[in-house]
Amino acid sequence: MHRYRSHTCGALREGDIGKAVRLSGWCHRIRDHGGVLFIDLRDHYGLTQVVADPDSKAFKLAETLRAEWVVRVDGKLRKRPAGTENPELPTGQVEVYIDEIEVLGPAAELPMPVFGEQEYPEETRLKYRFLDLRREKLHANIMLRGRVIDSLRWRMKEGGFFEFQTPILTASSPEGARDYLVPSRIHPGKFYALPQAPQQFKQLIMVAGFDRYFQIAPCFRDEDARADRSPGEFYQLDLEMSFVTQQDVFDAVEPVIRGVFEEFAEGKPVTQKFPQISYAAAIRAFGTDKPDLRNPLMIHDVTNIFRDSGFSLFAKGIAANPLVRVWAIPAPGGGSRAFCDRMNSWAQDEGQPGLGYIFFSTEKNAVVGRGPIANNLGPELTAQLKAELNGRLGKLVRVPLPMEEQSSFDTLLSDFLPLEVANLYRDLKPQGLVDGDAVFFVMGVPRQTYKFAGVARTKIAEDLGLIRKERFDFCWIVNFPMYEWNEEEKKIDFSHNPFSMPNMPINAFLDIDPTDNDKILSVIANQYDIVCNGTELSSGAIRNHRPEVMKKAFAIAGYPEDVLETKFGGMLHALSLGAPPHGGIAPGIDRIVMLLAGEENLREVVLFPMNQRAEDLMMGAPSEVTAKQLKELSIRLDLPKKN
RNA sequence: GGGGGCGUAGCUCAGUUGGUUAGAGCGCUGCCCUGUCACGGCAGAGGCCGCGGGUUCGAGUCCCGUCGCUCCCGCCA
Repeated sequence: MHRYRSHTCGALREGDIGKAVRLSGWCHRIRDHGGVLFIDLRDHYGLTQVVADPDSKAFKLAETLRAEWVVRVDGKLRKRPAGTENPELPTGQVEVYIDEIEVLGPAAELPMPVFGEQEYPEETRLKYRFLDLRREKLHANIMLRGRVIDSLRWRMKEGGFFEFQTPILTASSPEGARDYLVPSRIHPGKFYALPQAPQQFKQLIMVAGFDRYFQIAPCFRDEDARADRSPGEFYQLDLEMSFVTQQDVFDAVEPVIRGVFEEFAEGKPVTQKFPQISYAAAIRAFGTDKPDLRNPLMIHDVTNIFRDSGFSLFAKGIAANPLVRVWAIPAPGGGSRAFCDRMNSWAQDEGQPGLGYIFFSTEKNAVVGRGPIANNLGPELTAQLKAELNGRLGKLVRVPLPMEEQSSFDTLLSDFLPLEVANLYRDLKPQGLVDGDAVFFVMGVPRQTYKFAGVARTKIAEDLGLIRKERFDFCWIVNFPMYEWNEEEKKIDFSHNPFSMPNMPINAFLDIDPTDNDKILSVIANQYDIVCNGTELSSGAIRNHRPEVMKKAFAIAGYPEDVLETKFGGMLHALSLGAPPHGGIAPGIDRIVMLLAGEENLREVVLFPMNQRAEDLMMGAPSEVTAKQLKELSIRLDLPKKN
């Protein structure tokens, strides 16, 4: 018989009854009845009940076992007595009658028990991560992660992609997040950087003619954490393709993402064809560029109703500034004073002056608006508002003007919300707003107020239970602006990725007057995101593969050519020696697993995560190093003074 | 860098308008218990109430500071 086990703790069934078996595992739960003692023995594969009574020569030793001790148990498998089977365990029909026990690994008192669902402080969980990982949910999450990555790999290979490795020690890049730096011993005073993403490498792989690249790529960024953003390091399904348009990238990636979600979604519906929503339309209809399409509410522009109306707060605001808009968020089922007041005080907690509302009730067989705004607006305009909202439900949402002072944004007016998305609200309220419904208002310059409108849309839908849970709703966000106005520094910045190709003829882009901010801010980039349930899953672009376009793009953002040469010289050189048009995307693996596992926090799907301050409490990283190590690196510390 | 929330037993938490000896459940220790599977019963140990200062006759409770954790903003091409 094997030194440690003949079976795993998840293997034994009724067909094995009568066998002499040997199991090894952790004492998950011990129930000592004095005369009979049960141990749930646990390993990676499952739980098996082992039992001893005073007739067993191992009984005395069994009574001394404690939770999480690792033991080997020999015994005979028998059927449980009638009525004592446990239908919740796959092994619940049988039990091992113990002949012999060997303690393989005793355990001291535990800082946190493995058994049970109780919550523990992050600090304890991270410090004793190996204990936390024994627990069922986290253990399952990590296994899910492995299966998701396997699935992504074979799907990519099926799609003709080949997996490459790129360097971990590379050069610091000037744009983007802060780099993690690694000092060079051989070159005193110089540093490597850990890659924020293998961006340049994957482009160089395309220039090298490999055509289709992918990698489960570690990425390192020295930025502060969020619940959905790991500190320090995270993984992307990084991919790149040559000779492709944006649509080709979509056609390659969408089946992979849809496929992996369908495989692991446990029956929850997954969007079959990801709708493509323009950045501008998303901002206008949802108040965010990562809309949760499970939320059927849409924001409607009702500025015309309030212009010169009796509700002077809005009327004056509109008159004072032509950029001011009134955005309406319908709230089906929110038509009570209690709910409206609660939303209003929520808005004040968010730092807003408040959240105006009208709620509807039936009076003499007619649905009428109530509340201070309705009173000031008067019955006719209130009725018109209601009719417009109802009437619009079936219409396409017309576009937003994300930066309305830029008149050139009129060029975006050709953007509309896809019909299947625009219909979400109509499907929810085919009859429009009725008794018991409400509508909320956000007034202001959209550039400043759209985020709050988006948060309010989410809050209203959540509180009214309108979010359709238990599904994965995807969309593409397309047509991102290439540049944005940096109000603090009064300059033009890249709004996303400096490596994106502007979505216009090359010569037209090269001819742009670098002082023509209107024109510059209207440039659309060949850039796109995948959004699922309100989470940005990935970002990608058709790359800028022409050096002259790259130089122009950086010049517009205020980078002189010599800076470009220093920082991206290798890249520019490569692009000037025969570069194919190419593009790609990089879905975030941690976030994919987080969504599939139904978790709210990335730490629940990462084996050994760092805490929010980018510390590994188990390994003690980061740590001080010896004077000798520093001297070898020609580094002298100049620490900030405390107090 | 900024803001909110939380710091009471190993863990999860309660602790009233400031008022005697700070409680419960889980866990731990001991005893009892022959069919449990969140086993049950009895007993016990375990507290710088995060830390420092202040107000007060009296502070877990109020005030100030500080540290830690957490969530958010900034940041994340």
